[in-house]
Amino acid sequence: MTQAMPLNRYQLAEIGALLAEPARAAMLLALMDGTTRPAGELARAAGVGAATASAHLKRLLEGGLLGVHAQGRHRYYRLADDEVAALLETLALPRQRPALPAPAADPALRRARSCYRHLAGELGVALCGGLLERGYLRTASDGLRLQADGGEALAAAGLASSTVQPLLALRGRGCLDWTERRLHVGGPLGVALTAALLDAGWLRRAPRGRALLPSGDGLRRLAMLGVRLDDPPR
Amino acid sequence: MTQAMPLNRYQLAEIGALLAEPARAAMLLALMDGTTRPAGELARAAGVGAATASAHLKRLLEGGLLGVHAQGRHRYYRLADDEVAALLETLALPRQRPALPAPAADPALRRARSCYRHLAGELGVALCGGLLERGYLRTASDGLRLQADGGEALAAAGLASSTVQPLLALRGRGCLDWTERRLHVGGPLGVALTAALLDAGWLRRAPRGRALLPSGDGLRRLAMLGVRLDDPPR
DNA sequence: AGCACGCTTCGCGGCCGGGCGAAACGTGCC
DNA sequence: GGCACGTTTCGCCCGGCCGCGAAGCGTGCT
Repeated sequence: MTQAMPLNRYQLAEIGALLAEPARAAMLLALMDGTTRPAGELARAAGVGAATASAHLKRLLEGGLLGVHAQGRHRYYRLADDEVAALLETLALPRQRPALPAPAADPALRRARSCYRHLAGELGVALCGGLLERGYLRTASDGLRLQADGGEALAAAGLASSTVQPLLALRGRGCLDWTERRLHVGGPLGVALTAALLDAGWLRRAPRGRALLPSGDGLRRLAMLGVRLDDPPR
Repeated sequence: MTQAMPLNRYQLAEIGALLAEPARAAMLLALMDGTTRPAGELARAAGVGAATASAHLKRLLEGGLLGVHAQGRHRYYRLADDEVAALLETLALPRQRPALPAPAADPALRRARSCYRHLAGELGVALCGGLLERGYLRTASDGLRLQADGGEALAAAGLASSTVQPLLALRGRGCLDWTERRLHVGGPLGVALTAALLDAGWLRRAPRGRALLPSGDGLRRLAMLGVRLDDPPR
């Protein structure tokens, strides 16, 4: 049904509900080492009666988290598959996750990249911060708006006024950058702004991947706007 | 409290409970793109009233899944950190997970390890497969049984007959190996068999962890039993 | 100041679901 | 067959919490 699509709210809630009961959580944790255990043992592990345990196991079974294997008068339960095991592992060991598949192992990616069609990374954060600091960009009730003097500054820095003009009508919204943990500009404004920078040659796309490479000229012009990177580009 | 320790049942259930409500799940999903959204917008996204949404947001906040940022009369909510984002990503995209953070990053662990006191890993799978292929091990109605000629073969390969004899009376059961996705021998038979291999020096325990290290001699003797690893030990 | 608006807090009704004991079902053992 | 045992099903009670409307609080606009 849903092969690679993100789960909807009900499916996500369904998973959560299965984990939400300490008794069920205890059962799953007891099975996390890959063992296969009879219902009674899981009942003891969970600290509940046999009847209660049976109901929980039924739910976990129907929820697809467990598998069963009847043998004699025992019913041996196990985690359904390694996908479930992996899921629990990520949930149960939340602290020792390194940083997830290296969000910014690549320095170029860390510096600047596209995030859903707008600029992210250190440069994205610096752009947002610089524009806000000078008042070129302001948070309105309906989102981020580029101010008139901001438009003039962009034009003065060398962007064609035909490019700058439409930006004034667009709204942006703050988009949190995972590697930077600081806001950068997203939303329609962010998209258009990035497109403008690319168009002007201040940035160009890396041949592969999402990295965006600032040109020396682009950096100088951005500096005119108050955009400064915390550490110099290497 | 629990820095790198696995979560206990209550902590796991707590996380689950936070996800268990469709309204909360919808809010989290709405924030999964890294955006920052005011409470009202999240209420609309979740399809609940402002009061209900506020209660949910409070719970998510206290649960550590969200962060807030007051601005004017709006309160902008966002995912608490990239750890939460990674967590939701694993939960919400369960099908396209590559292979999980390498359940057997350690080659030794991948090759052979103990799984609830019996042998698992490639070697465990190969042992089970080899014995089954030669008919030394058969699936009876009550589980896996070592056949008489299997016992002889073990003895011929160098196990003391006093060690082999008790094995004939024990039953094993198939135990799914996460890294291999193939059956290996568990149950009392699996436990005793592994103990025998350790006792004979064909295997030894790694100083730390659950890895089991086969000796060269042990591998040769296992090969006599039809046990072969798919790729040679490095 | 006054109003509008976003959000939170409070109080209430309703329902889902966990817990248990008792009973039923099925299997292994003597 | 009869008993013991593991497990499931049934019926019941009760606590937690989801949902809402109404009221309270704080901020922005004019």
